[in-house]
Amino acid sequence: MPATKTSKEEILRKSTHLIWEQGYKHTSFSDLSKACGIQSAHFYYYFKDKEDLMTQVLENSAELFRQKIFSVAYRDELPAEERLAVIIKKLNVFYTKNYGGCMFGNVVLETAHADSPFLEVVRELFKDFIAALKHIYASKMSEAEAQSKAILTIQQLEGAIMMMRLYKDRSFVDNAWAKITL
Amino acid sequence: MPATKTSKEEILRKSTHLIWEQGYKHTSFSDLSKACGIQSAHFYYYFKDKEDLMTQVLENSAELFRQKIFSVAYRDELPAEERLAVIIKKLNVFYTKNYGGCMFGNVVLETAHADSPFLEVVRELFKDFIAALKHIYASKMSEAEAQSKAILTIQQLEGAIMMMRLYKDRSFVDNAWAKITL
DNA sequence: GTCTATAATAGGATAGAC
DNA sequence: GTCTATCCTATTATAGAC
Repeated sequence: MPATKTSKEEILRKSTHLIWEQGYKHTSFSDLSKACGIQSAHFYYYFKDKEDLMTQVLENSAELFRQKIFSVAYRDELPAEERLAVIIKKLNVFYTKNYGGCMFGNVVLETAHADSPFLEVVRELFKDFIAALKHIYASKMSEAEAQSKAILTIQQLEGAIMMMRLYKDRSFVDNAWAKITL
Repeated sequence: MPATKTSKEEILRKSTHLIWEQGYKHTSFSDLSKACGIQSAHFYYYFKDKEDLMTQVLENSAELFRQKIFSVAYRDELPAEERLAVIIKKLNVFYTKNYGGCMFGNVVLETAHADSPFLEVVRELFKDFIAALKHIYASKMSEAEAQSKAILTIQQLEGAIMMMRLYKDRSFVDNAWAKITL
């Protein structure tokens, strides 16, 4: 049994959930402490400051995306169409749930004007996202075309998420995916 | 000659510029007062509160987009290709200048989780943006196809702007436009 | 490892002199 | 119409008891 009432993993999990919903700046320690059931001050036991917490939230989510979603792209025993379909389905769970959108995209638009310490983590995440889609597309077209198509796919998805959030309507994301064919 | 040292128009213009760069929440009255050359308290002479200022910034920019950019779509004496090219060129001035991106998209991702009073203004803006592109596309395809293509174009653009901001590289936007053909 | 208390600051907003 | 002074609140962060 654990020696602690609340584990760091539990705090990170619940914080991640809230930040996906509300964004970084808008989520205060007051919000987080309610969601996690601990005192605001207790965050400083596990994390240096809010920036440190957010960095770990981002790295955690990025690792989850790599292991649970992007990895599907490399299961070469499955047909490319099926791999793409599985990835779309899994992404939609994160992106269209309660209209919170994409935390990675959100943090870019929230902090890109400053020298945000988060951008490097997000760049790595999108690099791996692009590589995964490229690997699938490359079975049907040249490497260069696959690379270009992968980037356009992600841009279309991120734009559709923005429209979904603006109009509170998931069909923007559905229609965007419908246009992405192999 | 004006009776005032600083006009409301001047304050709105400079505030708009800073908010395009930094976003709504991240721009404080302290920032704005420096940029406008007036005391923080003086904003309350012209505006009820920060939300009121932001609403006028958004409405101002939206009106500018309508008059200077979207209107080009309806100059039916020009070929469709040329109208589209002019619109792209004008949009790029706003979107790729100093990597600040699209204020309208930014404010959606910044505030969509709450019941933001700004979303309605942005919805109207994007409605007119879609209508303008649809009008151009409709000269080459059905109304339904033109509507769908207009939405996809805007989503691609907004996604490309996000990538541009993430990697500080305008080629994402250039490449996105290159794929948008009539 | 968790709590209370509290510091320190920043940001939004108001009052009132001139 | 512009300024100084000030208030209020939210938020990040620290100190220290238990």
